[in-house]
Amino acid sequence: MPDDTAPRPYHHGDLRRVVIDAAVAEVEAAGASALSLRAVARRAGVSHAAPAHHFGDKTGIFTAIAAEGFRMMTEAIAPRAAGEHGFLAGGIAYVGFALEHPGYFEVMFRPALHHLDDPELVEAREAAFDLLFGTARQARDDLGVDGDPDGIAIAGWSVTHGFATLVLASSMSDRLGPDPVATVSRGMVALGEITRHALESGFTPSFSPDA
Amino acid sequence: MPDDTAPRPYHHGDLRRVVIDAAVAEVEAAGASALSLRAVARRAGVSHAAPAHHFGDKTGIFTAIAAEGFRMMTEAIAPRAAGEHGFLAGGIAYVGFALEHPGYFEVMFRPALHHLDDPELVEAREAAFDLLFGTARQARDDLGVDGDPDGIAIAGWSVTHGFATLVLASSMSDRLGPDPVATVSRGMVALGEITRHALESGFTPSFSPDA
DNA sequence: TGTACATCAGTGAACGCGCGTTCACTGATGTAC
DNA sequence: TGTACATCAGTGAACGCGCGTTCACTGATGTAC
Repeated sequence: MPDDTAPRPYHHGDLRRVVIDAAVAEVEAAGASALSLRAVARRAGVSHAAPAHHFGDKTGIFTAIAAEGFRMMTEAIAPRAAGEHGFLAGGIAYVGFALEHPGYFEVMFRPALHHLDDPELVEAREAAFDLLFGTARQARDDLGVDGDPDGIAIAGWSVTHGFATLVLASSMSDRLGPDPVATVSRGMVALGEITRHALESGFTPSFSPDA
Repeated sequence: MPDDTAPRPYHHGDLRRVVIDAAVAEVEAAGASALSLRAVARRAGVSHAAPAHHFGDKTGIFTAIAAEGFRMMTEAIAPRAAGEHGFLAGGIAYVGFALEHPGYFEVMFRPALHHLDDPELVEAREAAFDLLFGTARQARDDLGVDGDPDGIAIAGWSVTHGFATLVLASSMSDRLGPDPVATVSRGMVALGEITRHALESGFTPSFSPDA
């Protein structure tokens, strides 16, 4: 047990950490848009003005969470993306991160909440994106598969992001079998064949039906 | 021009329609969680108590929006999903609907905002899901492709939902080429091959690295 | 080692604001006769 | 067709509440000498 009996010092010493943790917990409990600085302060056990004092404003807290989230995600994915079937393994790790850290995940992908020019956030985001696009290129080169590597990256990102988002929104909870990751992986193979067949038959993918 | 000069009747006559439209516009402007009944009333040009009077509470409005959204989406997708390459065409129509109606789309996939047992919503949701899973089964049968049709449906749903979500969050705006739908479609083919190769090499898709 | 002082992280009382909800009301509509 | 009345959709004033922000403050820390 930590030293609860020690008198709390006037200077917190770790306010930043405690506020971020409390904010992430609040986001997981009530969603990012419902976050109030006072609720964060209450959960963190500090005065209601402390979070804004330290981070400037709510956007500052979200920006710090997003930057930390992108760093955490890159760290979680990188070792698995380096292995033999790195693109697939990395994609699964992406879903795993999202399900383990839904609060970070939600904040990371709502840029309306961020200071977009924050250098820490920009750097963390770009490192994550470089990992994604680099791994896609690697996978394409390893297999000698045809196609724009960015298209592969975006398709892979879309499927993992969509799956994680839908699971977190419990939108597909009653349709998931006992081993969803394996089921979706096999579904991806079939989906690739269905798409290939359509493209080879002359189907033109487009939003307007007549194109 | 509509008859702005006509005296507004005490009984609105179309309050439901006007409140839903205003609420969707508010969601598109500020996000679902930031929605206030007073802002909706202001935009709709009715008294601030009218929305709650008609719909019971905020959840009632979101539930009505979600039900209407699922009906609209099914109507938009069904005719295109019935054609020859229906699963792919339906997926593209799904993305098109999301980008055209971001307010409906956001509300539809946040079940925390809904009255989950609302019969209209349940029916509209299930009709949309039946269309998705039915079209996936059809595509599999047409092509004689292997695999659990539900896995194909979930993979297809994930990729379209993820793509739409990421585009709406402008997370991939600087990575999209001139024809993103075609690029992603070709990426899907390559992604299927990459996944097939991994599975055939004995790679086991799983969250835990050692499994 | 000891004293004085500047700095600044964090506090807490006070503020004005927009919110959801309540409730007595208004007045249009529809039905009974 | 005309009158009386019940219904109920929508109004608007009033309420209490939690919010973000401000601001004078407290007191721990670090540096100068």
